[in-house]
This record gives sequence, C-alpha cells and structure tokens, in this order.
Amino acid sequence: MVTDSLSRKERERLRHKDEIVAGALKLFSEKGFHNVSMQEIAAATEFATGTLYNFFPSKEALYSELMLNCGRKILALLLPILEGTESEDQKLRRFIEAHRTIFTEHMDMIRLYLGDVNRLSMVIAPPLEAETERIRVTILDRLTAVIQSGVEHGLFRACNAGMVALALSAMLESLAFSAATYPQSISMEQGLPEIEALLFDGLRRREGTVHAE
Amino acid sequence: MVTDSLSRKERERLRHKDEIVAGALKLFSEKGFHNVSMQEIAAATEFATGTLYNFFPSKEALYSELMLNCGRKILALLLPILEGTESEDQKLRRFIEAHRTIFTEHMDMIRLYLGDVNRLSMVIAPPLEAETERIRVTILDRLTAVIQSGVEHGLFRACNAGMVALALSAMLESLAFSAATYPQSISMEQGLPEIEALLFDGLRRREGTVHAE
Amino acid sequence: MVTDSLSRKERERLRHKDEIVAGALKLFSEKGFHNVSMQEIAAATEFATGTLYNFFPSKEALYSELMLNCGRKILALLLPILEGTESEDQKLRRFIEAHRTIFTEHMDMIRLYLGDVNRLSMVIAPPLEAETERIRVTILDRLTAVIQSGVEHGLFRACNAGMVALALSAMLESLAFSAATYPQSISMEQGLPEIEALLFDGLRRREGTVHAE
Amino acid sequence: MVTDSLSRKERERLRHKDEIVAGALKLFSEKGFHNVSMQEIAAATEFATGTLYNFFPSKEALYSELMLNCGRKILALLLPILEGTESEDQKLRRFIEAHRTIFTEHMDMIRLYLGDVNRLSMVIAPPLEAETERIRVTILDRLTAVIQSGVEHGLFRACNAGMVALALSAMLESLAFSAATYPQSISMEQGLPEIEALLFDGLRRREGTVHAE
DNA sequence: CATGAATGAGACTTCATTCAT
DNA sequence: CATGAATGAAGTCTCATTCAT
Repeated sequence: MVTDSLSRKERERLRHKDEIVAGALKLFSEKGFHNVSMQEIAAATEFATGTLYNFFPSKEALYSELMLNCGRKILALLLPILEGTESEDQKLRRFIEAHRTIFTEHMDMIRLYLGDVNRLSMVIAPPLEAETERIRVTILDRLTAVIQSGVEHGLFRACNAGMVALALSAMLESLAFSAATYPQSISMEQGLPEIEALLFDGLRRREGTVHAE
Repeated sequence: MVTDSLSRKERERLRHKDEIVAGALKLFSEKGFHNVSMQEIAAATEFATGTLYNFFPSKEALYSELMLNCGRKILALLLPILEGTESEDQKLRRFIEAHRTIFTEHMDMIRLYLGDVNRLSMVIAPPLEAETERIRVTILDRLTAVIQSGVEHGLFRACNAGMVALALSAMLESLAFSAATYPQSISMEQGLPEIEALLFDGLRRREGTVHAE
Repeated sequence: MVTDSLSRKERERLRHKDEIVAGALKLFSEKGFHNVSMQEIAAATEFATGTLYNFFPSKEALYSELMLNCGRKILALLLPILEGTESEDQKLRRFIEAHRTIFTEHMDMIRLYLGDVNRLSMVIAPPLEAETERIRVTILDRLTAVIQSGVEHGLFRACNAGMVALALSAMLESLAFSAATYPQSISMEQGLPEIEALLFDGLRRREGTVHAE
Repeated sequence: MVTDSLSRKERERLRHKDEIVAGALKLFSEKGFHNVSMQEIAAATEFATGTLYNFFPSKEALYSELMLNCGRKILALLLPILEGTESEDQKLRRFIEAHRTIFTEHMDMIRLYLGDVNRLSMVIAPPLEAETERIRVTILDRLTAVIQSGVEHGLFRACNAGMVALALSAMLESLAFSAATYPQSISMEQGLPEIEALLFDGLRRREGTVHAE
C-alpha cells in the first residue's frame, strides 16, 4: 500500500519529467538551443516556468541531459553491432543498416544530436557535454577498430582506418540529417545503399589499384 | 579631384566594411552567432556600435552577408573545377584536392560555413540565407551532374548520383570541420586520400557487383 | 486517555514547532533574512515546505516570531535585574554582567537580534515587529529609569539619563556583536570591564566637572 | 574645442553616474539592499534598467561602490582629526564633535553605512566590501592608538584601549543611527555631550579607583 | 497535520537597436 | 559617417506560497 502510494508519486514525477524532456527535445531539435526559451518549453509542456527548474537546474542542464539521452540511446543501438563476433564486413553492413531504424524512430533525436554537435560544445559547460562527446568518440573508435581488424584479417585493403571511420560516420550523419531536414527530396532508402557501395567497393582489396596522389 | 575625393571616401568606406566583416568572421566562427554581441564585434574592430549599423541593418544581416561571402568564395573556387572540359574523374579529383587549399587558407570560413549551415537557417529570415542555401545546392547539383555524366560516359558504375554527391560533400565537410576543430589528431593530409580512394573505388565499374537500386 | 492522546499530539506539535524555530534561528542568524529560503529551512529541519506553513502563515511571520522569542528571552533576563530593590549602581553592574551570560548561552539570538534590529523593521509588517521594538524600548526605558533614579538618589552625577542608557546599550550590543563576529580578536572578558569602568566613572559625582547639557 | 566637446560628454556621463548613485543611496538607505530592485532605482533616477548596467556591472557592485564612497568620505573626515599633533584628549573631543557634522550633512550615508555594516558582508562578494571593512578597521585602529598614546602620556588611566575605542565607536554610531531613525525623540545635541562625559570621566586618572568586577 | 510538486510573479541581467551629437 | 550612451524587451532563474494527496 505504502509502496504503491509512494510509487504513484514517483511515477507521476517521472512522467512529468518525461513530458518536459519530450517537449524540450521537440523544440530544441526544431529551433536550436538559443532559439527556444524556457517559457516556451513551459508553455509547450503546459507546466509553469519554475516547474522546469524542479527537474533541471538550468536550461543548459536540460539541454545537456537531452543530448546525453540521445547519445546513450544511439550508443546502445550501435555499439552492440560493432562488438559482436561477426565478420567485419557484416558488422559494417549492419551498422549502416541500423541507421535506417534510428532515423525512422528517432528523427528528433537525430536533428538534435547531429545538428548541434560540434556547435554548442563551445557554449555549454563541459560537465555532461564531456560525456556526450565521449559517446561520439566511443563509436568512432569502435568503428575504427572494426575497420582496422577487417584490414588485418584481409577483408579490406590497407587504409587509414580512422579516416575511413570518420568518412563513414560523416556520410551516415549527413544523410540522416538531410533526410530529416528535406524529407521530400532525400530519403534514407536512396542513400544507404550508395553509402554501403562506396564503403565496400572503396575498401575492397584490389591488386594493382592505383590511387593518384 | 572631386572624383578622387569621393573615391577615397568610397575606398575608406569599403575598407571599414571589410574590417568589420573580418572581425565578425573571426568572432562568429569561434563562438557562434548567438554568443557574439554587436558590442563585442564593435570592440574587436575598434568601431562604435552604431557604426556597424551604418553598414549592416541588423546583426542577422551582418551574419548573412558573412555567410554569403564565404559561400561565394567557396563557390568561386569549386564551380570552375566542376564546369571545365576535363574528364569526370579528373574533375572529382581536383574537386577533392581543392578542399586542401580551402582548408589551409580559409579556416575561419570553414568553421563558420560548416558549423552553422543547416542550423541557423531556421532562425534567420530567408532573404540572404536563401542565397547561401542556393550556393550549397548549386555545388551539390553540379557535383551530381558531373557524377551522372561520368556514369553516362561509362567512367563510373551506375549509381544514384545525387546520393553519391551528398556523400562526397559530407566526407569532405566533415573532414575539414574535424581538422579545424581537432587539428592535432585529424589532418587533411591523412583524410583526403582516403576519401578519394573510397570515392573512386566505390564508383569503379565492376562486373558481378550487386547493389540494390 | 483522550486527554492523554490529545496532549501527546499537542506536545508533538510543540516539539515540531520548536524544531522549526531552532533551525530557522540558526539559519537566519548566520545568513540573514533574505538569504535564507523556506526550502532551506525545510531541508534543515527535515520537514516539508508546506509543513512550515502549518505553523507560520508566512516567512515574515516565522522571522518575526523568532525575533519576538529572542526579545522576550532577553527581556526576561534583563528586566528583573532592573526592577529589583537593589541600589541603582548595583543594578547596573548586574545588568552589564548579565550580558556575559546572554552572550555565552545565546550567540545565535544575539546575532539575529542585534544584526537585523533597525534594519528589517522597515520591511516587515509591524504586527509582531512592533512588539519586538517595544521590548527594546521597554529595556531602554527601564534602564533610563534606573539611571535617573540613581541621579536623584545622589549616586550618579546629573545627566541625560536617556542618552546614557542609549550609550550603555550601544556599548553592550556592539561588544556582543563584535565578539560574536570576530571571536578571535574580541571577547566579552576584555570588553565588559571597560564598559563598566566607562559607565561608573562617567557617572561618578565630581565637583568642578562641567558637562554642557 | 575638441577638449571641450569630449569633456562635455564626459561630464554628462559623470553627472548621470552621480544621479544614479544619489538615487540608489537614497533608496538603499531607506529600504536596505534586498528591498530595492534595479528597476526601482531605474525608475527613481529616470533611467532605463539597462543604463544602470552601463555604469555598474551588477547590483552588488553598485551597492559596494556606494558603501565605499560613504566609507571614504567618513574616513576623510575622521582620520585627519586623529592624526594631527594635538593632545590626545583634544583629538577625542574633536572626533566626537565631528560626528555632529557628519550626521547633519550625510544622513543617508549614515543610514546606509551603519545600517548594513556587519550584515551584508555575508552576502556581497568581498571585492570592494573588503575595502569598506578596512576603512572601519582603520578608524578603529587610529582611535585605539590615540587612546593608548593618551594612556602612555598620563592623560588617561590605564585601560584596554581597543575596547574603549570600540565602545566609543559604538556609542557614536548608535547615537547617529538612532537620531537618523527617530529624529523626533533622539538628537545629536542631547547625546554627544553625554558620550563625551562618559568617555572623559571614564578615562580620567583616579587614584585608588576600584572597579568591582 | 505532513508532504512536496507545482506555481508564477518578480528579480537580475543582456544586448540588438536607436539617435542626438 | 562615426560615436557611444541610452533604451527596454526578453531571457534565465528564484522562491514564497498553495493544494491535492
């Protein structure tokens, strides 16, 4: 009984926090950090301004937690793929493929995560930002390791694995962001196969291949 | 004489405007649009606040003109490469190579152009933004045309040229941005050859290769 | 039984109120009225915010009651001394001496009472404040009466008794406040004898002494 | 000409700053730091809110500068008196007398300086506060030195000079504050002679005087 | 009575913009 | 055109107070 009663309040509080997070995510992803005011978020979530501060100590903390959430979800989706026991090319294929799901189910997250990454770090205090950055680095490192491993196993040609990982990430992120921003002219459906093709043909071992300069 | 006198004033005016533009570019590229105040720009350029408004009707207009300048310079650098009479693969090679120069000589421009592109369009009224966007689209379209043409001439395998163009842009921009942000761990020198390899091997005609679409 | 039960509840209620008063006294005396929030008091006393309002209708009421408590305790200590049947100089000696006890046992009270006296009256509505002020006036009046009486009995020289009372109060309060604030450089031990000396030598009847008045 | 022109702007700016200082002094001395808002000061001085911040970086800085001004003026008035070559008793007499002038001419200053001293130090950042405190200490030290010197020259009885100085300050400040707060019942005219009498009779050398503890 | 989440008025502060000189 | 003080709307955040449980 007591447990139930306590739990109800707890649950309600969590629900409210989720509502705030959801509303803030939507607004931030649409308009960017500086173009959304706390009052706007309060209005959108139908809470009072002060209520937001019962959940988050500052606007930046709210934003940071949002970013961190997004990063963690993405990490939870992508990392297992890169860490399994499959062959390296299979991992990369599934890694690319996973972006379709991410995109379909978390468009706001993508717009937030990809849109402001690299931009607000300068502004927002590093406490949580650091962890968001670490997530990006983690994925990139894992990706690099997979590619490097593929090279060593003779699946891929010799290459600078870090640069290829960066390139792959860039293609995927850019595609996702473009598809989220211009949904009518750009779609994941069209883009993912091309990225896959570029990657795998670009990494294929070839005898006598010459890359000028 | 009179002409000279007027001309001197004109020149002086232009020089002042250039100084403002240069100072603003530096600040905006370092800190982002919302974290730079007109007072800050005025102080950095050693003009009075009001003077800025003799050259630009608003902060957004100043920012937009900056973006437009950057875009135009980049356009002036890249478009000729894509429009010459060389072979398509040669064009792409020189297109990629051109990014080394752009990066070396215009790091501020890159940080400004790549950092806020896609992000502030939502905020700033479209008047000049539209043109900046048009520049991006122009390059992407030209790039697409070159690739498509390469496909038709049998230089490249069949592909969705638009997606490949987007992927190439993404890789180049991401590399430039990363190199500008983390100059100690990422360099254009390492990245450009890999991008080139991915692109050309990825576009190489191969028998038996199966890509969906 | 019923009486017992009610009584227990009553006692509990009083105990709770005392806990709140004690916590608030500590905080207010340390940080001042405006720098302590009701949330802070609630946290310090381990009650909920709303509970405070079951005992006090407002923050100001809580503060006022605190002040009143302090005033009443001080009054209960000082007034009997001034109202006995001893000689006037003996009364004053014991009055001065009493401050040692007050200081030793009620440092928080002193900091609260002396620190904000004269300062917050302007802010807080007069209802209870008036009574606090009346306490000060009561003591000052009694003190004045004792001194005046001493003059009339030939113990002290002719003087403006009210002014002397004010001066004595000022010396004692200032000493207490200084000793509370800078305990390492100022102590009651050093100060009280000097105050006593100033007072009694200053009030001694002397022939040939000329004081305007 | 140029000098004149520049000077006019400078003078105007100084005049504006003085107006703000004057308005703020009045309000702060009447209502205390926390009960005056910047908007209130702006309204009282007929400036816009933001204008205040062109002169003072924060409310606390404004308040601190006010306190510092008051302290410096008081210091400039009192220190010379204590540092001359006159006899010690003459110095003390003139020191006491000087408070009449201070009171008459700077009532707001007194209310501000004496009212919040010891109270806001806890709140306001020490930068300028430290200097205000130093002013108080300087006066007290000088006063102590004069009394001590008087003792050594045989003008005063042996005593704890620091405690006597504190007592004298307390009497004077309390009188000034009371006279400022209750001008109808307490006046400097009545009080100063009594303070003087207490001090000088209290410091008079007496053979065989015994101060009971 | 106890709880503590919610409230929202109000405080401090910033900064794009104007305008008299 | 240059100046820069003045403006005031708008933003972030605090906190006394309420009320449903």
